Formats: sequence, structure tokens, C-alpha cells
Amino acid sequence: MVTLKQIAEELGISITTVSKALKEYPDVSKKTRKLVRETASLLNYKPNSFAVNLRTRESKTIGLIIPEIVHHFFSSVIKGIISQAEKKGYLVITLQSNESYELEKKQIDLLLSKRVDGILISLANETADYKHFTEIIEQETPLVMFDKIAKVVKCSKVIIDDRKAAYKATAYLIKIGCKRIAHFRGPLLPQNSIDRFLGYKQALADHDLPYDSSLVYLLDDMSFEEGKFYANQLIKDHKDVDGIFINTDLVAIGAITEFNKKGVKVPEQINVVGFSNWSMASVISPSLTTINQPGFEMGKKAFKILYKEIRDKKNKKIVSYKDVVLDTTLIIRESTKKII
Amino acid sequence: MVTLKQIAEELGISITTVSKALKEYPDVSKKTRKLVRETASLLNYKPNSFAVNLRTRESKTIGLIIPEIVHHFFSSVIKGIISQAEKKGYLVITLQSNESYELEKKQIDLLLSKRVDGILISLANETADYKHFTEIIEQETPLVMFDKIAKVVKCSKVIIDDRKAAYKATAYLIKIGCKRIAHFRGPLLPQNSIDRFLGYKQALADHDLPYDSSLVYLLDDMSFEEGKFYANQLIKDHKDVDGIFINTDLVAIGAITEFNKKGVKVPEQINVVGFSNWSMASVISPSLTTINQPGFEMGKKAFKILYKEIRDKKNKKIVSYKDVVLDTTLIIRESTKKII
DNA sequence: TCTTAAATCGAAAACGTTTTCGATTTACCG
DNA sequence: CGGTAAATCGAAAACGTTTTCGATTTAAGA
Repeated sequence: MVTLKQIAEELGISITTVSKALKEYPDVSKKTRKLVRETASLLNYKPNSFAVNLRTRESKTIGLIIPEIVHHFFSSVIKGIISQAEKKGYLVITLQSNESYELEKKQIDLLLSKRVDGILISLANETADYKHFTEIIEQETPLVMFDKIAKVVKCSKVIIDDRKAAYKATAYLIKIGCKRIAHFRGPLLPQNSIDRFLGYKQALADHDLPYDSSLVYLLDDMSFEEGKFYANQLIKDHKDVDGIFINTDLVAIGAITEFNKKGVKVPEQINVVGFSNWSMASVISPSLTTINQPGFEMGKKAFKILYKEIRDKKNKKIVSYKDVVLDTTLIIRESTKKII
Repeated sequence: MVTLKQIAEELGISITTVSKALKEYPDVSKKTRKLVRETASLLNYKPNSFAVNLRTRESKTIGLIIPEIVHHFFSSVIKGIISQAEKKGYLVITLQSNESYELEKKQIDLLLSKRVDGILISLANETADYKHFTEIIEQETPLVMFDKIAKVVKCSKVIIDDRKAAYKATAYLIKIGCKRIAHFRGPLLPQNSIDRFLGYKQALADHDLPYDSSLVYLLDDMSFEEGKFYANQLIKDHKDVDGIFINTDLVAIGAITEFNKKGVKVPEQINVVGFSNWSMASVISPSLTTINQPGFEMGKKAFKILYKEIRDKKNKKIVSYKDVVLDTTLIIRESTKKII
């Protein structure tokens, strides 16, 4: 591997001058600058990034922790982050927490010990206390949370407005004529499922529909199977339900599968709205009306904020934390239809 | 940030001894070792990885280039790689080529300039020449290719046997009684689609079924829409087809959707086998019989090989290239059924 | 008590870069 | 030609670690 020293010896000049020539310092003549550049490319010189890192105290690398990679939404986020990071010359190290608090802690330690320039994180479902973020903040490593966030932690955040999105979904069901709207909600812990439930409730209230707690089913693992199970339960419990807002697409698809099997016609007898717009949503029959969760944009935005914080910190400006709420859209497909 | 120097000054001993104490060198007494360890953890010492990298000439980081992150198979691979890498203390920098040759070249340069300890790559569809790999090999950076590989490049490879898998899929259709079996194949360039086609052809031959080229449809972009389009085409062209082997699940799902719509019963009138076992495959109706492409295992295996090469290189052993072929399994679901 | 071996320590170089600051050279002008 | 300013260069320190090799101390044996 060729170093500055070798170029310097080759040309009979000092390391300093070579370094400066390559970095366009004003105090090196055009002639030597040209000479240095030429021999550098001739010898195929590549700066040793280890040395650069040590000297400049930055690695142009950021860390990313997500609960689970194999997930349409999160892989979209990763893609958004990587694409944006690359534009700014940053690389990204990805780790996953597998929804585990302990693992999340460990991954944070790992990234800190690698001295990444910044950290992006979406919290594990398990995570309920936030002590492990204090070290990040004490070290003044820029941190931004996205999607699954901790409101109390002092850092920038980018999320979608789950409540508003759920409101949008439910209001749409009401608009097309549904009178009895059920809701499959997620577990109690992550804020997401609470907010979605609240949006559902709010929409009912705003449109003078009674809230009936027996229409709300609380699921545990949000699986396809669970979707089938509770769909079956629902048609046993309530014959009169004409619409359902489901916490996440996978469950919605399970429900639709069960409805199809049991001869309950979607959307004629029951309208279904999901959440997330997974790739499958457009591909099942009937295709699924759902809330589009803009993963790619969220990734881009999260990185942009992190990047700004990294710059600001470097330039010793005061960093101010941002709270960004991304807009969701309702994607109307075949699983909902105006009731005449 | 606390350094070895600070610990040394704190204890009134030399940096050398501190360093050795923390690394369990035999030539430091138990007493000072204990003392050093205690003050190190007291001061919350974390080795500066930039300095360690520079000194040891390795970063405990590998690079990963894939064509596309938002893809069930590839995200499974990433997960496999990351999980395995973590066990060995390696971090993974992920980049994507977006199926572009130019971008692939650029990403390789990026990783080399970052001096990663090794590179894992799955080629872009566009990639047809392999000059850009010479630099990796010249620099002696361990390299292993997976899934989409270049046979001629001298490095380890891990793949599935596409031909055998396609054979398996087609033979199964024959076994359950299909006599006229169509094939939707992918474009000409990636080796994958060629091999799958050859496996299909071979299975026909081995079971004394005539090969009819009009039953093979060549698709371009392998999309859901294309699946629908060619399914429609197929039922127009050939009323007598009773089975179809489709290059990839997304297309198969498009086809099934179209069959459903046109009243062609799956599997009663036509049996469908896909390829890849995407998450959607189990979730549509009828659920899709398909070839399971073990992404997670492939990722694990690819990293393991890379890890060994990194170790071997470090220990100045000669590295030998491995060719690993992973087994696929046929997952039988509702889209196929014995013809009585 | 002396010798020798073993145990323990530390000085210093090296990894390759960036950057400060002083030194040297060149150019210019009267 | 002398003087000054501008242009150009380079020595050296620093970033924080690892590791070699020699120095010093301690323990053991006679």
C-alpha cells in the first residue's frame, strides 16, 4: 500500500507538501500540485483511512440499530438511510436488536466503542427504560430516533403520526358508510399501537359513532395466524360489523384470508383497512386498502437530521433537536368499497 | 475520552504496562493487572478503535454489496451475515448496487478505500465484466460472492443449485400428474434464470415429456404485473396446460391473481410452483408451492467462509477458495395438488 | 552473600495522516 | 541592487495504540 511518504520520496519533496497538494491547500504551487496529483494517481495512492480517522477524530461512518431487518418497512428505511448517507460520503453499519432490550444495549455499546460519528435507532418493543441512551448523549454522539422512539430522551426524532393515520383510516371507513367498525390492535407496550387505537377511537367520536370496547381485539404477536384467528372470532361475536381497521397489514391479510375462507365477502360484507402498506398488500385478492408508512422517506429524513447534527457538532455550533412528523397517505384498494 | 496515558498517569506507571495489563500479557504482575483493570473500568476506558485500527491494520469491519435491500431474500441474507459477523466481533457496512454495474464499481472502490477486512457481494444483474474485482484480489482483500456470482473470478462462492432446484420443482409437477408444463423464465443475462430454465428442461426430458418452446415465456422485469400479463397470455395460447413453473414468487403471485380473476382454478385446472419462498407466498390464496431459497443460511455461510479467509490471511496461511452449494427445499402448499 | 534465572517493567518506534508555524525562496518595486 | 512582501516549502508534533527489546527488580539456589 502506497503512502504519502512514498510519494514524497519519489518526488524528493516533503510529506507535508504532498499532503497539502492533495488537499488543495493554497500554499503549494500549481506545478508541484499537478506533479503530486499525477504521481499519486500513477502509484494508485489511496489515503489510509485508519490514519485519517485517528487524526481527524471521525470515521465518516454512522451506526444504525433496528429491531428487525427482514421487514418491508425497515428495509425501506435502511435503503433510505444508505442512499442519503452515501451522497454525503458516509457509510452505515447496520445492527439489529431483535426487539430485545439487552441486545439493544449491547449494540449501542458496540457502536460507541467503534466511535461512529452518529447513531440512528428505532427502539425494540421490549425497551421500556432509557438509561442506555445517557452514555450516547454524554459522549455527545449525535443520535436520532425514528419510528419507535422514546419521547423523554433528548434527541431528534422522526416519526409518523400514528394517531392521525389511524384516524384517517377509520374516518374513511365511516365515510364510505360503515356503522359498526371493529379494530384489531397491537400489544400495550409500543406507543404505536396505543396511538393507532386512540386515532380509531377519536374518529368514531368525531363522527358520532358509539365506541364499543367489545369491538376492539387486543393481539399479541401480530401474525398472519393471529389475524385469521381473530377474524374468525369477530364473525362469531359480531354479525353486524361492516368495517375493520387493523393495526398492521400482515394481520389484515390473515383476516382477509379467513373471511374469504368463511365466505364473508370483502368488501361487500366487511370493509378492511390495514396499516403499513407492505409489499404484499397490493398483491393479495382483494388487494388491501392501507396506510402508507413512508419508510424510505423516513430513512432519508432521519439521516439528514443526523448529518446536520454531526456537522453542527464539528463546527461547534449548538445543536437543536428536531421533531419531524412525516405524512402518511391512505392507499385505497379493493378491500374497501362505498356502501350504497 | 480517557486514554491509556491517563490511566498510566493516574497509577504512576507506563503506558506500555497499562496496555499489556488490559490485554492479559503474561509479563505483568497480577497485582498491577488488577489495579489497571479497576481504574480502567472506573474511568470508563474504551480503547480508541481508530488507533487500534491503524496499529493493527485491521478494522474488524466487512463490506457487503447487494443489488437491492428491499427484497425478502436479500434482507434475509443481510440478517444471516450480520448475526454471524457479530458473533465473531465484526461489523457490517452495507451498500447496494441497485442492479447497476457502475454503482457496483463505485461501491467496491468505497469499501476498498475504507479498508474493510473483507467483502461480500452479490452481483448486479447488469454486471457482465469483472475487471473491477481485480483490484480487490490484488490488494488481497478476502472476497466471497453469493447468490449472483461470477464463475470466472477467483474467490469463494456460495450459491444454491438453481438448476437442481428448478428440476425439483418441475419433477414435482410431473409427479403429481401434470402433462403439459409451462415455464415463465427470467431475462437472458443472469445465470440464475438460465439455470432454472435448464433444470425445467432437464426434468421434462428425464420424464419423457416433450419440450415445447412455445410453453416457455421470457419475461423482462419479473413483476407482479408481468405475471398477470403472461398468465393471461398463457390461457389464451394454451388451454391444455395443467402446470406451470415460474421463475420467481412475485410473478407467480401475479399469475395466480390473474387465474383467479379469469376463473381458472388453481390448483384444480392449473398447478403453480414459484421460486424463492418470499414472505407473501404463504399468505396468498391459494398459498404458493415454491422453492425455499435459504437466504439466512446463505448469509451465515458466506460470512463464515469470509471469516476463515480473513483469519488465514492474517496468519499467513494460504487461503483456498471454496465453492458451496446450499440445498433448497420444495415447500408444498395449496397451489399444487395431485391430479387423480 | 553472591550468582543466576525469572519476573516485571518501560522506552521507544511504528502505524500514516493532518496541521501549525517557522524557514526559505521567489517576485516585485523603487 | 536592496528591501519587502508574497509565495512556497518542510520540520515536527500530535492522534492513541501495540509490540519489541532491553533494563531493572525480585526470587531462588548454593
